[in-house]
Amino acid sequence: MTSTHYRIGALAQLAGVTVRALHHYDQVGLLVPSGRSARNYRLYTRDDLLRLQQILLGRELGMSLEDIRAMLDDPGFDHRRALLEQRRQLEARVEDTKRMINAIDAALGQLTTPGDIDMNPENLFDGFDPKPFEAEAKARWGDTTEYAEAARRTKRYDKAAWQQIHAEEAAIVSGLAALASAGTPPESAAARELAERHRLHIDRWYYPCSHTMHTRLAELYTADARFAAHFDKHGEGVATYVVAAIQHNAAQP
Amino acid sequence: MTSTHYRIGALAQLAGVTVRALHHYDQVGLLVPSGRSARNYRLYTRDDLLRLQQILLGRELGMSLEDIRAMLDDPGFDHRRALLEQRRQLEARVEDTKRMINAIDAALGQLTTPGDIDMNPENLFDGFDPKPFEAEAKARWGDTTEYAEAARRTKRYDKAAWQQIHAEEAAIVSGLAALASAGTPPESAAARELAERHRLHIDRWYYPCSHTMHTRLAELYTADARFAAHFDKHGEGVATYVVAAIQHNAAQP
DNA sequence: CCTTGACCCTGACGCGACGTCAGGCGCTAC
DNA sequence: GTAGCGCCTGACGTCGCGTCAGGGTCAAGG
Repeated sequence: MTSTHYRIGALAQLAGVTVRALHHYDQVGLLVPSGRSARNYRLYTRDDLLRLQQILLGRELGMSLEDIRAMLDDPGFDHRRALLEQRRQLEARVEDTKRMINAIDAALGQLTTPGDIDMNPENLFDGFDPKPFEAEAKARWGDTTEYAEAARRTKRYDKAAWQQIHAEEAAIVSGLAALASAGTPPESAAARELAERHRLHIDRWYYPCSHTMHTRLAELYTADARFAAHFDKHGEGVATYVVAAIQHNAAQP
Repeated sequence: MTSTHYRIGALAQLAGVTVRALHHYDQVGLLVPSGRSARNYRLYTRDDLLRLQQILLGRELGMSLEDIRAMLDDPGFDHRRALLEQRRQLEARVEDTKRMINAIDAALGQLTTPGDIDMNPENLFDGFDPKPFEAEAKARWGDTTEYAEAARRTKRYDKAAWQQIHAEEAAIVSGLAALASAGTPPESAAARELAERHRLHIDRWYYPCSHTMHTRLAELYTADARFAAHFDKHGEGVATYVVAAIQHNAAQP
């Protein structure tokens, strides 16, 4: 039970961050390693790894390091309020994005009929401007609700859909398992293709999943025995194979 | 007489950027105003407006100012095509953001479990005056807007529905509590079955909840003392038992 | 035995895209 | 006459690191 400590290089490689970033997190008190070796090397425990993963997820979601630190260190932290705040920001982002699309349409109109007298230059920047209290506030609220409802409907799957989702995932993983048992290397095109399908699967059914996010997920797999068990149902060593394939796929766009 | 020239403050307000940002764009040669007034004020034309819109769009889509400059100054630059491409990307972003909202709602829905009466005004006992609760809720949620969002999210269920939901959840948890006090290990088939019922409960009443999502929620439970309190109402150590059962259930279908 | 290289340490400066003063100018309003 | 607005030009601060520089320990190789 001695080797539960990671040195900084190992942790960096494991988590896909640079050593410098870990230095930085130490420096600002965001991730202070649990111990130091006789040679004054930083020693990270498994708990440190978990905290690092939370930090990286926070970063992935666009939080500042200070916010992440506040979140992780505050014992009375209210998850609901934090989540609700994030949700509010995301809804605002949807609205802003839609208005930006309208702004693009305005610009396109301007391009086709350059001398358009009725052209209101404000239209060009709608959505960029974080406009505060507008008379349209209520209209926007109604709009928001409508879209949220629409999103809900499309997102609530029935049992049949879930069956299909699970079957789809199983098909991808068993494909990878077949490659593994055939001795095909995880960096092969075939394995990477399946890893990509896995990513798109998550992206479609769960949440937007970039390559970066996908490797984060793969890191979680390696850190958590439960995932290993899940994948190894398809054969021994399939979990590590899947993770490797994901990483190679992410590295090679 | 239409003033074809904008001074820097007017343009900044129009576009929702700071004067300093426009200074910066001028300084790096990204957006050099077409003219200067007698007082040496920067004067921006309509063409400058369109270029600024392109800059803001590029920045919104994650490009560096240098990349934007290269794009706009490329002699083969097709404004119309660029706009259409940006439009496509923004539409994709709307979809991504909506899915993120759904993911957050899934977590929120789970966090909104019974015991939090003040979160669900509809759930108050008959004859209970909701006003003092409203005050408390607003105090807890801070902003009225946030409160409205929370209310809207849970609004689709009436009192009877909430009663049933809460009763269902209580039954599952008390079943797990019974197993815990009987010394049945959380990896037992019985515990896993109840964990699975818990997952389906969330899936039915809140949001689609995969095994993966379920374990994420379990991780949230461990991080929030409030949940420990909620589950431990059914007995000491029930919270950790529930989390363990969920994890074992997720690992073993 | 000495060198090389892998890995680690602590500063310290660099960068991108601005934010935030500071100090100054020309004009208008009271 | 002076207060204030809008503008100007520097110039330094911020965040999340990247990128050296200078130095230490240790194992392997010549």
